[in-house]
Amino acid sequence: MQKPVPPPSDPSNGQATCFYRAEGYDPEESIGYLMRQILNTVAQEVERQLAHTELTNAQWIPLFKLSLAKASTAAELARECRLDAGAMTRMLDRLEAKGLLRRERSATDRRVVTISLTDDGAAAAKEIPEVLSRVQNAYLAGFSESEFETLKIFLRRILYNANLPESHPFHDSTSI
Amino acid sequence: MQKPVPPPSDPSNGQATCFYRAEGYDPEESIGYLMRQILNTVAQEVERQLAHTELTNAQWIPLFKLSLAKASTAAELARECRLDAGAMTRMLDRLEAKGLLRRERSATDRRVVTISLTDDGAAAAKEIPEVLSRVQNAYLAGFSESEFETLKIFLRRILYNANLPESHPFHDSTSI
DNA sequence: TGACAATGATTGCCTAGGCAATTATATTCC
DNA sequence: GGAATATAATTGCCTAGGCAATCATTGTCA
Repeated sequence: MQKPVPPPSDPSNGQATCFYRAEGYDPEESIGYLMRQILNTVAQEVERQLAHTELTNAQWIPLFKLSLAKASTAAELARECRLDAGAMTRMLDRLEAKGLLRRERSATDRRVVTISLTDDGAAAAKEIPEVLSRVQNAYLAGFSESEFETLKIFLRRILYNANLPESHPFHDSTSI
Repeated sequence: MQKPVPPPSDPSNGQATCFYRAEGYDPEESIGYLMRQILNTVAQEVERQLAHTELTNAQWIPLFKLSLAKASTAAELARECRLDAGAMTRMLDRLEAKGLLRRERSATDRRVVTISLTDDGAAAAKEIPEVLSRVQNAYLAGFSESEFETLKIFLRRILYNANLPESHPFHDSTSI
C-alpha cells in the first residue's frame, strides 16, 4: 500500500538535529506552521473551484477515493480516508442524501455495506483531479522540475521519520 | 506582520508549470497529500506529548498565542489563529472552564473582552514550545542545515504563490 | 456444535469550525 | 448632536471528526 521508503540521507552525522529550541521558539519559522498555512489556502481554493458541485472540502475526499476504486465499502473508505468509522457513516448519509452515491447491503457478507457512485457522483468526481492538478500546479509556479522532486523527497523523508516507531515511545511515568 | 516575501526563483521559464495532470492523477504523488499526512502525524504526536496538560490540539494554539503576547482580546486572538470569531468565543468558554484563562470586559472599550492567562494557563503554555521543538526536530532527523533552509524556502515560495491575488480570480460565469 | 473473538456499521455524546443574525458599543460624518 | 457605519462578542444552526457503546454477522477454535 505504501510507497518505497526513502532512506535518510545523512546518517553519518551522529549529532541530534536541533533546528528548533523552546526558548525563543518562533511559529513563523516552523515548517509545521508553514505547511498548515499552505494547506489551509489550498483547501480554500480547491473548495472554491469545486463550489458548483456542492462538494465541501471534506466531501470530495471519499468521493474521489470511490472514483479511483480505492475502496468499495464503508470500512475500507474510512481506512483509506484515515477517518473514524462513525464519521464515515454520517458522511455517507450526507453524500447519499445529495444523490451522489448508493449504499447496498452486501449479500455475501451481511455486515458489509457496499458503496457505489451514482451518475451524478461520478460526474462530480471527474472534476476533482482537474481541480487538484490546477491548484497545485498554480502554487508550484516558478519551481523547476528538480526543485519539485527535491521537495517531494524532503516531504517523504519527514513522513518516514514521522512513522518511525521510535517517534511514539511509551513514556513510562513510573520511571523518572 | 508578514515575513519579507521570497522571490520566485525562475521567472525566466515562461512555460506554465505542469507537474500534475487530471488524467492519471495520483494522490500519493501530490505534495498536498504528503503535507496532509505529515501534519496529521505531527498533530497526533504533539497532542500525545501534551496529553498531561489536558490541552487538545485545537486548544494549545490560542493558549500559545496568548503566552507569546500576540493577542490580548478575543477578536485579535481569532484573527491570529485564523479562526472564526464565533468558534473563538466557544473555545474561550472551554479554556476558561478549565481555569486556563480569564475574561475581563475592557473599561476603555466596553465592546472588547480582554483575555489573560491564569497561572495554570501560563504553566501549560510553557510546555508548548518545548513539545513543538522536540517533535519537529525529531521529524527533521537526517536533514542537514542547508536542506532545512531549502525546505523552508520552498514552503515560503508556495505560500507566496498561494497568496497571489491571481490565484483567486473571480470566475465570471457570464463569460464563456 | 457452541462459546468466543473479530469485524462492519451505526448511534450518542463530545469537541470543533464556518456562516449568519443579533446586540452592545464605538467611530465617523453630516 | 444624531444618523449611519464599523467593530466586538455572542448565539443558533449547520457540517465535521474522535471515542465509546451497541448490534448483527462472520470467523475461529476447542
